[in-house]
Amino acid sequence: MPKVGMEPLRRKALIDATISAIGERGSLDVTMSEIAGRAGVSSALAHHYFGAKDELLLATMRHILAELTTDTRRALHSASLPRERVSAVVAVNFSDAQFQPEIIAAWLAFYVEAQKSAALRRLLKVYARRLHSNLMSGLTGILPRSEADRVAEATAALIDGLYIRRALKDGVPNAATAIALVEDYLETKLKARQ
Amino acid sequence: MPKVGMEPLRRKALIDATISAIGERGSLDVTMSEIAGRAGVSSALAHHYFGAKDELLLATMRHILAELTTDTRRALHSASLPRERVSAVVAVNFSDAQFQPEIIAAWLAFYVEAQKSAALRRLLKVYARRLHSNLMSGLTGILPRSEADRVAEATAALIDGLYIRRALKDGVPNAATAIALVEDYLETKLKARQ
DNA sequence: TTTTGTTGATTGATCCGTCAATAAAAAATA
DNA sequence: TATTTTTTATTGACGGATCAATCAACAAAA
Repeated sequence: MPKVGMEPLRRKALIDATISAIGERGSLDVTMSEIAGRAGVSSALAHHYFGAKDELLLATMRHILAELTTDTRRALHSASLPRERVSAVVAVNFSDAQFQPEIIAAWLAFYVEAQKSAALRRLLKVYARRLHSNLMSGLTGILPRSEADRVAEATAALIDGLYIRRALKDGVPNAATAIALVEDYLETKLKARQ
Repeated sequence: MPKVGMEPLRRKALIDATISAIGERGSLDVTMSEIAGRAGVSSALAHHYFGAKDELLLATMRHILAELTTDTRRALHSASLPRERVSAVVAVNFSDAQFQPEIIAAWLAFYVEAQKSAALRRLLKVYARRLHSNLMSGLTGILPRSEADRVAEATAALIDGLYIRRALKDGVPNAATAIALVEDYLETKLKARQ
């Protein structure tokens, strides 16, 4: 069976399996065997390609972050007006690709794990900073810097909060409602300004 | 050594030890031995009083929720005006007793665990509903019901989001800043109304 | 023959939950 | 009051299960 050039395929399969396993369990408490099984390989192979379990989890988080980054970049690319840029950033976070039960569960679980893992913590800080600066890229065209800063902070917190409440299957029932809540906040905040 | 009437003391000590252990580890991945050790007893005794680990964790969450409930009740008691009631509810969530690293870490960890445990999920839904209705107890005196509903939803999400960002030690540096953000949202939202 | 892919079996560690044993206090009995 | 018995408090030791990580071995491609 061994065909050459399997490595990238296996890595991808294992990362996808990790996401779906985390999504189903709702936490990082998934075994290497469980993940490997979902990917259709033995647990020994998972270790072969990723070393320790930590590194597979880290690679998985990196993958999720990378997807979010490319999606955001694309969305910002086709938004020129400041106000549009803010909405674009918000929309990406609640897009079909991001606002999925699996991905939401993974985010939440990784937030907790970040308490233990310095590497994961660093990764999540990068995300937080990037989200902030993406929001600012629009907001600074509308508000004075200090106020834009606070609105960006609140918007980011709002997005995180909506993710949590979605994970609990309480509160916001769908993406559209979540977006409406954030947009409503932004709208009142910007109108009050002028 | 055995003195009679130890049960309530041991229960309390074990729950406190659980909170501090979770706070330090940053997750529910704490062993019964670790918890028992912190409480100054053997792990066998922890099992004696609480049965399985799940039940100790559940009792701990119940304890945290109960504290929040009494604090909120007290705060609402001395607030008569609708607007004051809203602020009182917000303030409690960021009070010294609640907005502590240990408690915040516990909340976050329990949110994740709720994905697995139906009992925990039920408990957190009770909290979510209660927070919503407490906010509504003030908001309905200011806004029409449907709009009050949405503001309450957004406020709750904002609070949760600020908790997360605090757990990551990123974003909001302290309680005062967090309160200011929420109050700013409420203020603009209520001013826009009129 | 070297590299790449793959796994079954195993090891070692961790940890939950149980149980028998011990000891002191309280209650019951003589 | 003196004793036995029961209840409450407590632990060390252990069984059993789970799992991460390793390794030797095998197979196919280069």
